[in-house]
Amino acid sequence: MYNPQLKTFLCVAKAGSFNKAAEQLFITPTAVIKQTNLLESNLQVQLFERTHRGLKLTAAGLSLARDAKYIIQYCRDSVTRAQNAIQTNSSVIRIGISPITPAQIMLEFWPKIHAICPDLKFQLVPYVNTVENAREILANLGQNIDGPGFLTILCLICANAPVWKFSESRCAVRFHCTTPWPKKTGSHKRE
Amino acid sequence: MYNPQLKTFLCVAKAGSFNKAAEQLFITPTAVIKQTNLLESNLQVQLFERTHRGLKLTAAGLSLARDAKYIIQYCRDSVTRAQNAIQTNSSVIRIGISPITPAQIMLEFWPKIHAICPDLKFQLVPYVNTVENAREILANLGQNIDGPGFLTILCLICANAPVWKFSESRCAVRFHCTTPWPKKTGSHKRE
DNA sequence: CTAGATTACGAGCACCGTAACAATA
DNA sequence: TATTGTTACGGTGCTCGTAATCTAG
Repeated sequence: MYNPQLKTFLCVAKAGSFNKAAEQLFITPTAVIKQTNLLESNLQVQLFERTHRGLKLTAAGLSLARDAKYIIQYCRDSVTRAQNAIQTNSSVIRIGISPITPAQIMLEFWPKIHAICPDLKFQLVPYVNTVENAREILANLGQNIDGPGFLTILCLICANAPVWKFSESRCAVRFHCTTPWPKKTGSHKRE
Repeated sequence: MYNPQLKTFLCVAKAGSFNKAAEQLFITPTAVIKQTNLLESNLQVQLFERTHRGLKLTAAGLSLARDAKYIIQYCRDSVTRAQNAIQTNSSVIRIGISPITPAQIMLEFWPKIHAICPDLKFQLVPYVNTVENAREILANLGQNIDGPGFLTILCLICANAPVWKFSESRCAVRFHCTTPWPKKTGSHKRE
């Protein structure tokens, strides 16, 4: 998905040396240097200050390093989202997981949920979930994931309902059911 | 920066045909098909439903198309940010521009600003500025840009001060000066 | 002398294009 | 028949690795 030069660049930036980065990447220092030089010439920007005793990121390199991390993670998650998109419209709840919304508590509640609805299946979709892009995630809810981990769980337990779409409207949070409930246990307002 | 297969994929998705996309990309249909097949096999996902009368995006393809647009734009902006990062710490105000915060109003106020401070220079840094990632932009303010277009202008006009860093703190917005004022016109609290 | 960066040269492979074929309206 | 998708084959160009060179501590 993403340019492999980016990963090499990040590794070099972290290692502070072409040789050390090459060792970690299981390629030769020659390849690392060439990739870095090519990236710099393509971008027309100097990313490192070279010395015979290692490297130092320039301001441009620092800027790109920040962006590269985000890009790589976003690309990886995009692949997972695409792979999981196939199973839409089935009795599958797609739960967004991230360091902030871990899947750990899933395990605790899983037996209870399974007892209520044995046919129900879950999909864990990794997500870049930070405070900054939380609103973006909520805005796109229902497209790639049905809800961040803990919210989905809470919704399942409290409302005894399957899948809900969260949509932010001013200060309030409204709930909309988006997928059919395998076992109908009550009546819910749907859209 | 990004995998060229992504751009090809987007073009195919938009054109709805390998042949039409090939025409627009100035390459042969063979190359387009091979790139698409390679992307699908790498991602292990079927992106198109092939017919002899054109193509149709699958759910996975639709998901990837959304993400690919964002990735490509983000990659392009990352390059510009890296190129502009060199000029940090000078008397340059980096103004983030986007469809939401256009540079148009710049032109109106420029004569007044120039009269106050002729040495001051501006840099227009493109940004993916949507409602969803607005908080991310504000959180990273001062790293790549000093402020979204109109906010920077307002700050310049109203406070008669050069560059300010906006930081969101709960409901209030605080201001911090980040770069030196070429002509000192008053005393400001600095950090 | 050691550690790291850099360059020259050769080999392997990925990608593209040409050509031919298949299938549908 | 025209349009589109698909496959086989051959060539070009990119990228990697080996080896040698350069430089500072």
